Amino acid sequence: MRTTDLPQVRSLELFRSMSESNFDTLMQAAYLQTFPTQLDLITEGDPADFLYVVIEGCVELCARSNGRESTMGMVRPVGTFILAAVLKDAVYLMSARTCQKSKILLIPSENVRDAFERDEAFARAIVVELANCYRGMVKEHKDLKLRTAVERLANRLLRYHREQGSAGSLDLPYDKRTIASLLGMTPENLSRAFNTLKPYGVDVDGAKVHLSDLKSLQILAKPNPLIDNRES
Amino acid sequence: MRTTDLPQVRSLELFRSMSESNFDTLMQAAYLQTFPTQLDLITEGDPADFLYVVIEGCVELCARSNGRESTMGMVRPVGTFILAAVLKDAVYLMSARTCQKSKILLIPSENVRDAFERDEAFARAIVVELANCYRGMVKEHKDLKLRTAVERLANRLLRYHREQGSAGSLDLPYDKRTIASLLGMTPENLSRAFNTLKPYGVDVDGAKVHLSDLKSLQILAKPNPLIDNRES
DNA sequence: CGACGATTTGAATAGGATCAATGGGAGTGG
DNA sequence: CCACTCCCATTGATCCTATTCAAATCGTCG
Repeated sequence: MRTTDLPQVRSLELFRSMSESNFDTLMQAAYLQTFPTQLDLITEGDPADFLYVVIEGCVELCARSNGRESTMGMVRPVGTFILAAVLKDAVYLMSARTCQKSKILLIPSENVRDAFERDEAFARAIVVELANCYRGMVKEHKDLKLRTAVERLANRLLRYHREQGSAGSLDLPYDKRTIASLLGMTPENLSRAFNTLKPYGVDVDGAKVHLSDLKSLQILAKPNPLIDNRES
Repeated sequence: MRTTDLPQVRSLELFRSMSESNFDTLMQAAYLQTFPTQLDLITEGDPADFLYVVIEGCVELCARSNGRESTMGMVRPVGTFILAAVLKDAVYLMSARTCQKSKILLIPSENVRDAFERDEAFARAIVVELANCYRGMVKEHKDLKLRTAVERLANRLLRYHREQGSAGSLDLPYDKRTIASLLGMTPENLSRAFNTLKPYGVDVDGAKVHLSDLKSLQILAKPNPLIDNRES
């Protein structure tokens, strides 16, 4: 790994409180690589050889069964994926592919587990990250089980709006096809859901969405911090 | 806590490798209580005061939003719940209530976090437990996103059948109403799903289910170890 | 300009939910 | 022991949501 990248990695929440020597050992074993877009990084069912940390770009997590496929989540900087599989030394439950040119840190599983045992601060950071992943997944599951498609879309729009500064409009961060899959619906249905939201002040132009009647959209969406807030 | 219960707790995977003194400290702060059936233990949104460990009985995890409610999971001995909330010192994302008379260990959150920092073996056990919870939730989510209601039921029956010794029949472990909610459908729809499975050798009599044509049921269900196997 | 992929729209269908009514134990009290 | 009640489960009918298939449209890129 190039030494110029080290400070960037070191500053990540996950590694910040590690001891210097443990960090060095871990990084000696790690690779920092840039991948082109649409590249398959891992496949569900494969043994967890590496922990992945997204430094730049974006990665899509997806899952397949029967003939179907669904987007399980998106990972943006700075996020990890498949931490649980690495810690358990198990197989991946999800596949991952880049959806942009992405700079990604690969740390061999064994070294992650070593560092976990050796470095208490790292262990704590790992647990916080894992707990966040778990809670994120619980929220996704609640979203899907407790809401209709239109409600899921409305709440997702409100979330993107908030994350982008509540300026009355927002950019869809991914393809509509991807957003549809993320929200558990077909692209056709997403398109119709946008139409359903038009009377609530939702105007779509490509990836730009304008929200002209936040109040009525919120009444429809009934946002719930225990589902929609990423941080808590 | 009664000292007669201590060995039972000590033998749990989570506490087995803890140091004696750390275990004693933790247990000094803990309560072991027996609750009647249908008692609300925690409510989503409340701060995580305790880590819960189910020693005997059964606990249902559920979530609410808008007017809707859904069963998120069942916890049987020996399982924990809301570990992530405790470690993060955050609010619960799910509510919990007993669905049988249940013996439950309550450990104050603060003491869990203390023990986590002090005892390396405990930290490792916590991480394994948390990783298991995460992977279980991923599997639930895949199940819901990638399968129809009938497929979910078929696979769940195959799983119960396997867990109960593959003897050609199985007992439904919960009310049909609960199973329906767990599988993300209405009780009416569950009843119809059972009818749909009749041609595949599924015969239901109350809580007893007889599987007379495993082969064709498996062809329909297309079980996937990355969704259906609890252990891996 | 032309081709390709993504998105949208329309029509038909399927899957699941809701509402209403009925049947069937388990438990209670006479 | 039996009638009664209550709750769960089932069934039927209908409605609504979402998927599928097909076709049209839009944009982008070469």
